[in-house]
Amino acid sequence: MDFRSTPPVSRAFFGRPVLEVARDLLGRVVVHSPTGEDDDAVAVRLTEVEAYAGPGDPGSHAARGRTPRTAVMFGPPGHAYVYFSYGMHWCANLVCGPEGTASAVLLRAGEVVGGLDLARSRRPAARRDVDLARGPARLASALGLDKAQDGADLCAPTSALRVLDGPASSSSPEVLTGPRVGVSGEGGDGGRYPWRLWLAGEPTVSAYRVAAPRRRRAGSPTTSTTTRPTDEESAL
DNA sequence: GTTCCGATTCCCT
DNA sequence: GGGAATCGGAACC
Repeated sequence: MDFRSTPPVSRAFFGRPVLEVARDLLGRVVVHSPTGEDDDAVAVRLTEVEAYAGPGDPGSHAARGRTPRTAVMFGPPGHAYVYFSYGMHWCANLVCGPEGTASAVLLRAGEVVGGLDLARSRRPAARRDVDLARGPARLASALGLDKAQDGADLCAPTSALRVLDGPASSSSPEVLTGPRVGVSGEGGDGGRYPWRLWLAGEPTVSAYRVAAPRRRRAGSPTTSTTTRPTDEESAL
C-alpha cells in the first residue's frame, strides 16, 4: 500500500467548526509512520469519532482553561493532542476550529487498512482484527501513538502522522450520532453534546459504556452498562 | 506535598 | 458483567 503518494488534508480542513470536521473525518484514513516510510506505517480508516468543543464544553479537557497539558488544543488546528489516561492508555485527538477555540476530535475507533501485521504485533491481546482499533486507546496503540506525537503537525507533507486527503469514502456512508462515552454529567449521556459520530453498520465501532462514577476504593458498586450502538440512534 | 480522579482496557467469572 | 490495574494532571492544603 502506497501511503506516501497521498498528501495529507490541508490545515483549512481542520480549521472549521468541530462538528463539521468530525463528520468529514469518518471514512478517512489516518496514517502513522514513525520513519516516514511505508514499511513501518499503520493505516486506520476512521469509523467512530467524538467531538469536543472548547472551554465551554464541560466534557473537554479544555473546560478548565489552558494548562501545560492542554496547550496544544488552544493552538492552531491540524495538530495532534495525545494524552495519557488511566495510568496506562494513550488517546489521540485532532485539534480543530480556528486557533484559540480549543476544540478537538477524539479518534474513537477505526478499521486497520494498512500495516496489519505491525498493528497485530502492537495489539497482541486483540483476538480479531476488528478489535485492533476498536476503542480510543486501542486505536492509538495500533497506530503506535504516544507522548512523542503530542503536538505533532498533521498537515506537513512529511508528517509522520497525517490524515489522507481525497474522498472520505467511495459510497456515501450513513453517519449516526449519540451521547459521548465516558463523559459524566451534562457533557455526556442526556447532555447538550450528543457528539459521538460513527458509521452505520461498522463492526469496528466501539461498545458504548454509559458514563458512571467510578468506584472508590471501598465504595458502592458501579452500574456501568455496555451496549453496541444501534442504527436506531439519531442520524446526522 | 498530598489527594483525587479520569475521553479505558483486559481478564476472569 | 464485574473488577483490577496504573500514573499523570490538576486541585487543594
